[in-house]
Amino acid sequence: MARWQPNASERLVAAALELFEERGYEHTTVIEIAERAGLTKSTFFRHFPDKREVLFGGDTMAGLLAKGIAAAPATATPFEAVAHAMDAVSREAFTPARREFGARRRAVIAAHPELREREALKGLGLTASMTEALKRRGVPDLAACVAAELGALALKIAYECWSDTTDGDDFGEVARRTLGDLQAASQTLGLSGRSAP
Amino acid sequence: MARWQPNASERLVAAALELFEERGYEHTTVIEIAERAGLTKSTFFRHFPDKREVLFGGDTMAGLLAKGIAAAPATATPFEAVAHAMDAVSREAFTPARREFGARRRAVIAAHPELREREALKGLGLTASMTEALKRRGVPDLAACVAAELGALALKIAYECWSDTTDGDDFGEVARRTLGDLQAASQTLGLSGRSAP
DNA sequence: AGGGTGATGGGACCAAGTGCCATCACATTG
DNA sequence: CAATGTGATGGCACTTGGTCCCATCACCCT
Repeated sequence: MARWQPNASERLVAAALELFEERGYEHTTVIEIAERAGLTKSTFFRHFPDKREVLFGGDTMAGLLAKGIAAAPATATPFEAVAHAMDAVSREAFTPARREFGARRRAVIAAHPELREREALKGLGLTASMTEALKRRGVPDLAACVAAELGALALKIAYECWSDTTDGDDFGEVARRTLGDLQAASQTLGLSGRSAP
Repeated sequence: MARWQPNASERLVAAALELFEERGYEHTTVIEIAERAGLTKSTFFRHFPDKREVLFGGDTMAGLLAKGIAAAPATATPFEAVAHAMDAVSREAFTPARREFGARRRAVIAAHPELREREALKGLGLTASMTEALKRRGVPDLAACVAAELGALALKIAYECWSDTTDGDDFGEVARRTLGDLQAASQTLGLSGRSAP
């Protein structure tokens, strides 16, 4: 037994998600979240820097992606390195247990501009992290940018697909497939030529 | 002559930019911004929905991009349509007069997470707007996503290049060139093959 | 001259976020 | 067993962003 009720952070996340679903993000007070978790406002801000962050806690994604890219075989192309990172992230962060939570979280975020704003910032962080990791592999700057951008897009799309069902492929498979589809799509947008003769 | 001092919005923007440069974003109060512009807090929030938005006023970009894409020749590929939108936006929004302002604005935004967050959200808006416009041209969903994403990336990079010098190419040229470079880069990241034999 | 209109000023008010100090539960040490 | 230390929590005061409502002012129109 711990000193107080254990898992304060997780209780706060759960309380916040429930209240956001019930009353909406902007009609929910930090004090209300804390009270539902059996805590106080002070404690809330000791666990999260601000109200939005309660839904963006696990900030390990960027690091996992970077490590995954760094750990890819030296012979891997940029896209293959990104795909390698997807697998890493899938094993550590997108466990099957978080699937339903992901769907609820996503719905709440989509409904509130303030939360979408935070999500956008997190997306930039992921992109930057992947870009740096690719550059460290010797990938030229612009190529690293593009690969990271498409990797982040694949993550986003795959997250939607994955969290929308309770069964089916695990996250890694969905993400790899999505990345492949994006790669294929990017071949069809020719700048100077037409798509068909 | 107007009733009161004219150009209230612009005065607020100028005051805010100056104060953010002098004291930093978080050490500047909305009241201070308003006072420097010869106005009050009430009036500030009548012109801008929140403190961040004072640096993101001209919200015409998304519309201009969408119109530019819609106006591209029917035979244009997705990338060409995006390039067409760059030109439109260049003529209407990125006038030479705003070049120095752009550099100062960019420096302030880069220095403060809260502002970068807002910028990230604006970026999502641009991407979404371009994606929709491309879909309306009949471009398949995924292809539209990728083209819009790379278009937004090109805009971002081009904005940095363009605002970093007081002379040189106008925005449209920089953006088109950047888009071409990204297109070329995207061909070098092969998913299944290697870059060289 | 008198009323309409739109932008502004001012103040009350709520919630987010910060800082400081007291408190409590448990562990450690003598 | 008693004293002390430590880390998580509670509570309170305070600043600031942001909202609301109403009074006021400058100008236009009739």
